[in-house]
This record gives sequence, C-alpha cells and structure tokens, in this order.
Amino acid sequence: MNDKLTKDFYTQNVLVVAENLLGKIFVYENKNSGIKLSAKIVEVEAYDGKSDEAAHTYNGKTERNKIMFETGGYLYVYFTYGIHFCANIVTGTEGEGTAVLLRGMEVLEGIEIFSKNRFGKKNISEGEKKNLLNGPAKICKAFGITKNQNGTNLLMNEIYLLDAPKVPKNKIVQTTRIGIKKSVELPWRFYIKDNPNVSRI
DNA sequence: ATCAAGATTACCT
DNA sequence: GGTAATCTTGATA
Repeated sequence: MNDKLTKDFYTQNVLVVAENLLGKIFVYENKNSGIKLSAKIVEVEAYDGKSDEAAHTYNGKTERNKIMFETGGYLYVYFTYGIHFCANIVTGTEGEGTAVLLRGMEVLEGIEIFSKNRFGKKNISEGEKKNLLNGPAKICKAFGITKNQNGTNLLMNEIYLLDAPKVPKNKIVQTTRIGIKKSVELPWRFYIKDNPNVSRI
C-alpha cells in the first residue's frame, strides 16, 4: 500500500483528479539535505483552461503557464502578489491546460522543518500546528517550494504523491473556489469535511 | 517601455 | 472587517 501515484492517475479529467487527490500524500524529498517532508491533502481546486476563465491557461500558452499544457504528472508553481508561490498538480492530456491547486494539507512528517520555514522556529504550539499548511501559499512556504520546483516531474523521486484510501463521498464537500474574480460560479473546490487544515469553510 | 492585475497572507482596528 | 506588502507576468489601457 501507499504506492506512488502513476501517470494513469494524473492524466484523468481534472475534476476527477481533484476529488481523488483528497486524502493522498504529498512528499518532498530533498536529496541534498536528506530531509523528507510529507503531508495529507485535504483541500484542492480544479482549473480548466478550456472552459474556465479563472484558469491561467484560458487565454492560451505563455511562458508562465506552459507547464500546465503538458501531460498530467508535473508540478506547476507560479508566483503571485509579489510575495507568494502556489503549487498545482498538472492533469489531463497534453495541450489541455488543466491543473489542481493544492490549498490545504495536514502535517505527517517534518513538522519541525515546516515550523521553521513558516514561523522561523522549530517548536510551535498546538494552535499554530493547524495553521502550517492551511492555504496555497502557506504550503509552498512550509515545503520550501519556489519557482525552482516548477515543472518537476511527479513520477520521479524528488516530489511525488502516494496513494491512500479514497475519501468517502459523504466526507467530501464541493463548493465554489476562493480568491478568483471570473468563473466564480463553478463548484470546483473540494475539501474534506470538518478537517481543521482546510483554509476556509 | 510602461502598466495593471493577481488562484494570498498577516497584521491592524 | 479592512488593507498593506511586494514584484512577476502578460498585454499594451
């Protein structure tokens, strides 16, 4: 169990991947430092350049979004608001321009590194713990993900996802997405019900 | 060359 | 609840 997710998983439709990413385990192994970080995905949003005006790929390929047009199984990292990075899982087939934004996770391994990256200290209170990974930019800060990780192949051994049991339908909440101005009506946000690491209810 | 917007967060009252 | 922070990107208002 807990096999690495394969190409077949990522090349599915973006909404299928988004919902099924809930509960899966995101792993970042730094070969240089030997540090391994992992967390369980609890909140995501789907973006589809074909029909979704909020997607970065809606208006075609650019230097920034070109990795989103690759076949599923890559990491798409973008910089925004002059401060933050956000990470996405590229999905679907080549040319589609679809991806899933990682919005919330629950710490599994590496809490001291996450704490150091987020708050500058290794030891944090119980209250701060659920504030480590409950937002897209917080996740990148905690994992140390920057534009250097843009385009990482998730089928390799640096950044990858591990399979985990499917979250039952009755534990999944589907709502509209957060922080966008266009296509606001699309219910393409998914999160695990009652999980404290979800960015917002 | 210039400009406005941005898939956010932290800190303020 | 309100907003400053901060700068890359993509379009050219």
